[in-house]
Amino acid sequence: MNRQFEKILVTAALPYANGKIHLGHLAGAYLPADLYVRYQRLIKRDVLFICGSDEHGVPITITAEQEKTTPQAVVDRYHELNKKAFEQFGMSFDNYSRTSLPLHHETAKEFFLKLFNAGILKEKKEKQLYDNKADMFLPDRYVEGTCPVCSNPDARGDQCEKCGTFLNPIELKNPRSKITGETPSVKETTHLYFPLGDYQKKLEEYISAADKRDGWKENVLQYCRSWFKEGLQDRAVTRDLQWGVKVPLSSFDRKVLYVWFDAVLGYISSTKEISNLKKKPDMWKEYWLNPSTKYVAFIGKDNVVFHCIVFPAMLMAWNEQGGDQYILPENVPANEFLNFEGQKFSKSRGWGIDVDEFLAEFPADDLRYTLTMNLPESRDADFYWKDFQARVNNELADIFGNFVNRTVTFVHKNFDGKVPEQNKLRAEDEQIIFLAKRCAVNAGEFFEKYKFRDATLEVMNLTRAANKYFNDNEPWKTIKSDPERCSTTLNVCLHLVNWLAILFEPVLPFTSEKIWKLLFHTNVPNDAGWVSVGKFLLQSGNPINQPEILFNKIEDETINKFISQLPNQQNPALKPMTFKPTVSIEDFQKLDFRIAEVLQAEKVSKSEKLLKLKVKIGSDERQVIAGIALHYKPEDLVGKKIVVIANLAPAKLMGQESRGMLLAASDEEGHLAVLIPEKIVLDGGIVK
RNA sequence: GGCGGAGUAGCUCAGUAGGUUAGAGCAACGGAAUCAUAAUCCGUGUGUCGGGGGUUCGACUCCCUCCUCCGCUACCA
Repeated sequence: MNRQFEKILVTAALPYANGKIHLGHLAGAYLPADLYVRYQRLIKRDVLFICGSDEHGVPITITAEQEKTTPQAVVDRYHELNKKAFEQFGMSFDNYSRTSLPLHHETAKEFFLKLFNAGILKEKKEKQLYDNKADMFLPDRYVEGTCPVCSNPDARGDQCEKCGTFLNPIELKNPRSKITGETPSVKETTHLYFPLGDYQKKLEEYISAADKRDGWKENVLQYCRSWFKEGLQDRAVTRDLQWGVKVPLSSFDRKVLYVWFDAVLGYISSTKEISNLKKKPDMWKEYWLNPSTKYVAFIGKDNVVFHCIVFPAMLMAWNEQGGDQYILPENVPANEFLNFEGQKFSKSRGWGIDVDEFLAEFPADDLRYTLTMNLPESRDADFYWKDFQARVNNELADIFGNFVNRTVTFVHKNFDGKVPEQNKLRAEDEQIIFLAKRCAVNAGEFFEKYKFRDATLEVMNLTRAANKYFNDNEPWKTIKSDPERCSTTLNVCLHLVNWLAILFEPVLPFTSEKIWKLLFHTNVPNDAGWVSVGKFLLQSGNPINQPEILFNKIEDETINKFISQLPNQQNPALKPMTFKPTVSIEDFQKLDFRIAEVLQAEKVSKSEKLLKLKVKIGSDERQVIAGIALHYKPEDLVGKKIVVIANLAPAKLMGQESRGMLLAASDEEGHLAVLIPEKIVLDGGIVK
């Protein structure tokens, strides 16, 4: 069933260097990966933990343009910020690389060339519109023009909304770029495609076999099934862009590898980098090319298709050519998403909190524990400030912190700060020792199965049992009545502290170190390892340090401050405003805005958002389709005076003709407010 | 509208080869203790397992249907 692997290779999704990481990222991929790796190190497995920044792709170039800087400057900034945030959070990567390094470019090119030379990649020629001013090929939706079928002047590049015809952007008459407004020219471009469909059967077999061996998560299998059900399609490997890994073919200059292709290879180049840094240039092969290495890829659910389907298919394609044989992920334990106070993290709405901001206020272990106990392992979960406070105060501080504190304080008050003698063990002593050993076994099994919440709960329950042991043995009484017994009790308690430091190390590495220093005057808990749980490592008579408070409680005031800072109507999140390109007054005057009275309104059948309105504009009556059904009931609008664009080209929506468009304001969350004149005006009136 | 996911205790969540009285943590209530960051430990749940129907000796678990929520998508303001 569970093969015995010599080595373990762990990767965590490469964060995109176009923004800061937030708590959702941690809960989705990074924390679980770190927990797994730290546990594996404690049981002395040979494990290598790889990550790095994903630094290519269009969004980064757009950020660079907006900030009037270069893509390199953008990725430099976020690479450093995220690397630092990860360190502060206690991520124990063996290497944190970046895909803009030459080493990565070489690796990606090598991979690409192998597939290309083997004839795996399919070449497809296509004509695309090219924006000379922006110096780029335009994606379908970035083009507008006149529909060749119905002459609608505002047809989109992919489809005319008036007549419903599916279009190729080059068929448009009078096309214009949505980016610069310029008239694009037609250029032929050639792209290479990876034939994912050819690998579908092998991929299904691979996933099914790996699932049988290592037990894949149900949600991950679900995502894969739905992809297989739809059938895998060819996927473009190349792209017309400047920023990225240049395609190493003379006929493909000015093109780069599509970011999905190069990003996953970043794991390999990051491993190569650490090999070079360690002066063991072939070390990476002991992991990637070694069939007795277990490869586990930690990701968030948005990445399932890349790690369960695309990346394995790429590796299969490589392996088919003979030579070096790469291993495939043995498991891809993707988590669902962590929401924040009941809503999705959203940068644009200012909803959520970034890791660096959080850690400026609270210790990393507080956050690690709270997130671990609330990981979205099988479905979306939520981060609540109140829950965070409760977990830190009631569990970390009261149960764990207090146990350490009461034990160490007692030893200092009654045993001169030296490890008390262990005398004859009684049944109750053996019992708690047994519980500790069993806890190590149970928690260990949970770690192996990627069930980190259960593993940590197990350890917290042992901590409860430790408190009970202290209570039941009443050392504050036996110190007078039976000092020998008291000595044994405290000896056991100190060892419990020691074992808890080991058991909690994956979750609370910083605290674990503090405890180790307290007991042994060094700070390397890993040396003892998981097997030391249940063993008596403390020498009687050895001095221990004075206790320090391990977990400070979080006051209501502190938490309320953060809660009140959440964006809302009174407290909107400000983000830099960006506007569309300037237009002339003549352009504006082409638009004919009019006051209209709503005579009738009804829902468009089979549509969620559309309302069919009959409106009166002076002597004119017409039908207008408006996408406001989620926010207005038909009866709310009847009789209201609204603003419409009267000379907009007619369009057909869900089979209904719409002549004109009503004006409504919307906010970031998509709430709509129909514009209504502030004073009574006659319908037909001009709006300017 | 289409596809997918979810709906279990006041809160956050576990719970699939269908099987004994449906679980954990927190909160709440009662009690014990006083070494400790007033911290600890023990005890306490009449939960329509979203509603309804079906299969079965037996359904939280399988099938059908309906309701609600979330995501993607379509329609787009």
